[in-house]
Amino acid sequence: MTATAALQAFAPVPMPAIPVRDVARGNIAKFPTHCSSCGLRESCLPCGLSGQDVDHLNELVYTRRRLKRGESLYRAGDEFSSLYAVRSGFFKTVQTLEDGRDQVTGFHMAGEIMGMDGIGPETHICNSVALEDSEVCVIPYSRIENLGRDMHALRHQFHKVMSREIVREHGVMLLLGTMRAEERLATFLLNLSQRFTARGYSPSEFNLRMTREEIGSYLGLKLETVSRAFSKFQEDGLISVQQKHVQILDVAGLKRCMGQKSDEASRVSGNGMKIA
Amino acid sequence: MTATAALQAFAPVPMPAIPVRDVARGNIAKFPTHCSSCGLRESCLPCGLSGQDVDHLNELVYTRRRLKRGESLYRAGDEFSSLYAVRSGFFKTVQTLEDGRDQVTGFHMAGEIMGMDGIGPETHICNSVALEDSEVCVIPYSRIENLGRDMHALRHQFHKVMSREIVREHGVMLLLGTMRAEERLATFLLNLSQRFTARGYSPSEFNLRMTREEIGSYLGLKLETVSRAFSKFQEDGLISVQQKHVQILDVAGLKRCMGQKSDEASRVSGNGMKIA
DNA sequence: CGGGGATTTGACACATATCAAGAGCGGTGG
DNA sequence: CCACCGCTCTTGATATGTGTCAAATCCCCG
Repeated sequence: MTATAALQAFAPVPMPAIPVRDVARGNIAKFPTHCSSCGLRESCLPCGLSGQDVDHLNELVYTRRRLKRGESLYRAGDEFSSLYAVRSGFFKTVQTLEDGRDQVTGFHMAGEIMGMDGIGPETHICNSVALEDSEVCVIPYSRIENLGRDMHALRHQFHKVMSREIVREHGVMLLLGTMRAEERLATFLLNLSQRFTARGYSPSEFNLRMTREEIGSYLGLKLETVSRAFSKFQEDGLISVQQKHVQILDVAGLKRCMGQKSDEASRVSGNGMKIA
Repeated sequence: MTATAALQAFAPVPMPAIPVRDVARGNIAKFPTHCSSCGLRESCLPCGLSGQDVDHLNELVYTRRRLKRGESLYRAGDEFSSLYAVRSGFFKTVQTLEDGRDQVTGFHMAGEIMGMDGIGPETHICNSVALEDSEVCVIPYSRIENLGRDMHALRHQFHKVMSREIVREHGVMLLLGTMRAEERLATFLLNLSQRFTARGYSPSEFNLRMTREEIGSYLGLKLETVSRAFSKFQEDGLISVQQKHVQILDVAGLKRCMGQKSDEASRVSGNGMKIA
């Protein structure tokens, strides 16, 4: 922790105004909006917070911000001041290596929180880009810190959200470290399906918001490999895919794809059980 | 959040006794120990906390626990109750896939915090294993929650620690997703070197606590590939390696290894700059 | 209707996995 | 003290999955 940061830690922290950057970028919602009346309350940061905290909750989110497709919510190097909850739309976060190589570290949809990687470094370390026209709730980090003092539940909930992000990344590490191309894509599709389901969309039919290249970047594969895997799944009757439109035809088949090495793929018995 | 969890979140949380599990496993230090007098204070969770918080700090860690080499600190599925700070020794955390494949998700040395992945799921999701005789400070999570209410600085510091874990994992994702074998090993060695340095050990000479297989698991490589990369580095005069003993001879050379594709490796100019 | 990015598909290259054998090292017990 | 055993590590030969390069097609969007 830097000396400055240590000072900040003990200074009284006033409720912040809207961060200058956000105002400068325009697109601030005209009317402040509140968690308490938000349809995503149960799947977002305030998840699980009870009625008695509702009034406080409304202090959490001060503004929303709209982004057009392709626009950056924040960039690596930007000063960290707020977290962002996706209200609508779809984002990717991209981390860049000094030599120019980069990788998509996550895709984020409604109710998910972005920007937590900035708390430690006090600077955003990745870029967040809207993959379609989107809207986010701006949650000034100092609000979380302040409200967290009195709201045990919010404090705990916030810890959980960060912890889940760590767990998610463990899963990605496993995927990148141990899975083959088709397994990775199957895992990815099933994960998307599950997240869409949780938001009330169809579990079996959806439009991808990202390109093959972005999928590949996330999965540690080249776009051609992703494309081939899609084709293979279609040949095998597991999915139907046309450009960005995906329909999952055989969930069990996809699950079977996960967790098997290539030479096992052909030896799967008819009842769908893996051969031990 | 489950209903139970929501209840817990609002229930008054008493200062917990020593977790039953830790007592049952024995090896609880006889005398409670305190952060305020700990040599690792500046590199551990309390980093940056000032004098006025010292008294409170001492409530943070209740016990220590000793582990022999090979012993598990916690296992996937164990109920989550505490975080652990490495006081001495060396740990690996391993995550396992349903089909039996597993991966080392991290190596942890003095001052580093383990177990944060358990907060969200309320269950540990990976195994933590001592790679040498080690000692950890047991930090009951409820203490952090309680002390965090009054100690703004601790709350913030804890967020930072979690955030840094997220950032670390982003780095691993990049490594796994975009780097070639030798780059991965170079990155790994330089990272180790840096962490040893920060703890007052030699930056250029150290003993690996883990096997080639464990390194490979962490880096998404097979042990043979790790071994070959070690040999290659030695041939090139970048390191000297004998079994677990490693000496870094050419830091710049290792850094040059990172961030280049194989066909670039031979085209590196004499002054060590990469060819654009 | 045109243009440019996205996607698909093929042929081939190459990095790493796999399989295999042997050497080195450390601990144990006679 | 030495011999043995098991585990780790190294090294070689070969297999294979994915990357690379290239070309054609598709499709969205202006």
